[in-house]
Amino acid sequence: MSRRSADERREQLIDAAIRVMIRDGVAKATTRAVVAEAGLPLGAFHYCFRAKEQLLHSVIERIMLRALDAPDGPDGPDGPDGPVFGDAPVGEVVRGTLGAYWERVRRNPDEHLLTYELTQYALRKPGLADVARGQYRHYTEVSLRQLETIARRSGAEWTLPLPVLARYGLSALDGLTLNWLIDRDDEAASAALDLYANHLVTLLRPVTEPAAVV
Amino acid sequence: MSRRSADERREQLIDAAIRVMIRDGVAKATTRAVVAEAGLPLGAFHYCFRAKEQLLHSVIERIMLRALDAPDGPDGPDGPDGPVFGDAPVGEVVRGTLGAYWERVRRNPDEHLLTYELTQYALRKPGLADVARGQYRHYTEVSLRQLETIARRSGAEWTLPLPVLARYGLSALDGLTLNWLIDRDDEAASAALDLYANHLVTLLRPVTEPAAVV
DNA sequence: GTCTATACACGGATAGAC
DNA sequence: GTCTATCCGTGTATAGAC
Repeated sequence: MSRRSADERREQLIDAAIRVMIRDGVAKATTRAVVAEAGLPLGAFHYCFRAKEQLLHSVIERIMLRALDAPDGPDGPDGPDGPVFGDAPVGEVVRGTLGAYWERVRRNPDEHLLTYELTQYALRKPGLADVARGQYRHYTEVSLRQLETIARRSGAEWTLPLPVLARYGLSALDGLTLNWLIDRDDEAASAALDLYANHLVTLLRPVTEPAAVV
Repeated sequence: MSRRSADERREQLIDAAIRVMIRDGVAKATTRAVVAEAGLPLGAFHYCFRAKEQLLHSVIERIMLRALDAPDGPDGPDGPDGPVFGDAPVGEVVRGTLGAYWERVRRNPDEHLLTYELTQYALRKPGLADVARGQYRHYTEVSLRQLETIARRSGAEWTLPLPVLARYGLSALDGLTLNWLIDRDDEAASAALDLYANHLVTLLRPVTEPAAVV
């Protein structure tokens, strides 16, 4: 337990920090609490990270990557043939995508709550404010890709500029998520999510192929 | 500066706490920082509040009342005659209402940021979690009243159950606000807000009066 | 009733022992 | 290189002086 250390330890501490933060909140994630969770001595902290702020930076990056790992399709991979173009019902595709997101939220509420906490923590620390901005730029990007995928799978196209739709969609889901994290009202959340899904369907137009291969 | 005290001091401390929180964030609003801001001795704190948690409780209540004070109409009162029924253009009414909200956000970004911070702070403290829930129940209520007002002023009615629309609307604005607070991108926010406004217009149907008074 | 002085616990960071 | 012991600052709460 001696040689294999420098970067290994860092990972260990980041994971421990995330566990503590999910369990007790960002405020409770002190250096002492983190090293205790990792089963390391307090001293280990300061030759892995210059300061606590650096740990937070790493934690935020890690959380962002996790969001990326998440399946970006409706119900997982759709087979070796890839997505079916054209004849998947539009409503199904939209609802499937949103449903998959929502399922992740419902299964890991604390992790999502942590995301919001981290964003605000970052906004308050001058050195980390840019990280928060980068976080949301990234999420907007992911949102945009999701919308592209929806269009592709349903054989349709968006009738609005994608960047606008991506920001709106991110915000809508963000708001719905936050609201649910607070009151945990499944029915209300579900109804509101459906409302959003129906709105999205409204904004899709079947792609008019000049001529089918007849 | 001696006699007039008990409740008076409390108000003084709550105001000071809010100022500190807006300026430096909730985490920096320590008992010492708050009494310093209020120009009071440290001892003053603990015979006004049993503990810091009580102060936070009061602060949250105060902030909620402020939100209530805000004008709930598009451009202030619309005269002694009250709202005009029927012939106000629907799009105008919707955009006016949303625009008024957005103007408040743009003018007091820090105050709105504080709202989110307080919610999360409350969610983490067992004794305050219910307060956070009450906060959102209240905001949902306000959202619902706004929607009613929009319908009334534009002489139309909503084609969806109001509670669902109220939750969705609250979440959408919440998300858009949070996103803007992070990146301060006015153009992107404005475009996304318009998207939401157009969606709302879609959900309004002119009220079919059996017969006009001809 | 109002405020001062202080006790106590905790968090971040470092100097130096092994 | 790894960890222990400790310093200093800060936050909460209280005992008791005015």
